[in-house]
Amino acid sequence: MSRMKEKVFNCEKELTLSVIGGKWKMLILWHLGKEGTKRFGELKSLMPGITQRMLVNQLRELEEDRIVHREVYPVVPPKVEYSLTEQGQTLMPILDSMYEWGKNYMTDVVEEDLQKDTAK
Amino acid sequence: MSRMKEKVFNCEKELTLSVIGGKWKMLILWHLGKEGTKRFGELKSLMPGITQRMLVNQLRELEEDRIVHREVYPVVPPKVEYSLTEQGQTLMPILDSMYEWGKNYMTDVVEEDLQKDTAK
DNA sequence: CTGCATCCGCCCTGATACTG
DNA sequence: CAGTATCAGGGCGGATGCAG
Repeated sequence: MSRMKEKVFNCEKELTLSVIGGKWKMLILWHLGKEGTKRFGELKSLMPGITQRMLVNQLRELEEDRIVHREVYPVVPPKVEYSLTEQGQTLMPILDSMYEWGKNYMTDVVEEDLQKDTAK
Repeated sequence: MSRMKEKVFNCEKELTLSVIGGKWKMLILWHLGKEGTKRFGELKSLMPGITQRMLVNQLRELEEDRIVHREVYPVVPPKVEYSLTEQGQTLMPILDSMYEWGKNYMTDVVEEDLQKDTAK
């Protein structure tokens, strides 16, 4: 929680946002929530465009916030698996809502833009 | 939508996040959604700590995203009222969920921290 | 395979002053 | 009252190289 300590929240919603608001966090949570436990490399290949640095970084913060569990297998080569904690599971309904809202919003916006184009 | 145009979204959830993710946007939407139409000055006094620059900025983006409606009354002194659009109304359930989650998360975290303290 | 360290650029945000 | 203009700072995120 250390990174939370310095922050000032005007509302509990902002706490929620600070947990899921990282650039790649929702995508990570989505994969772990919908498809279950994943290895580091799997997550990386599931998210084209993310750098190793960011993947590690986002996972560490989610772990620190007790949203994601990190299981290290002491083998060679290294094997690390990530999964949602119970806390993390409770976020899924919110992500679902955001997914649905975004989908509807996109179609609505597209429709309005089309109307503007045909009006020309 | 112009500020959206350049962005790349891996998922519709990220579109949703880009709409509500501004530093003060959730708080603005909360006030407008729960308490109805507000004047610029009212919003400002409801959010101690926000600067005029940021309030204007966040409201403009919400307006551009068709989440907030801006009504200007041509009087002296100026009077401008802000309210949620229908699109904006549909965000409220999500904000409610985030509020509830954040509240529960906070108490859970506090409990765990207390356990750690008593364990010392 | 999984991760850390370093450097760096850019955008978001804050502070302040000014205006119709 | 409700903005706009300008300048400056900080932190997030990207690229790269190294390590266990």
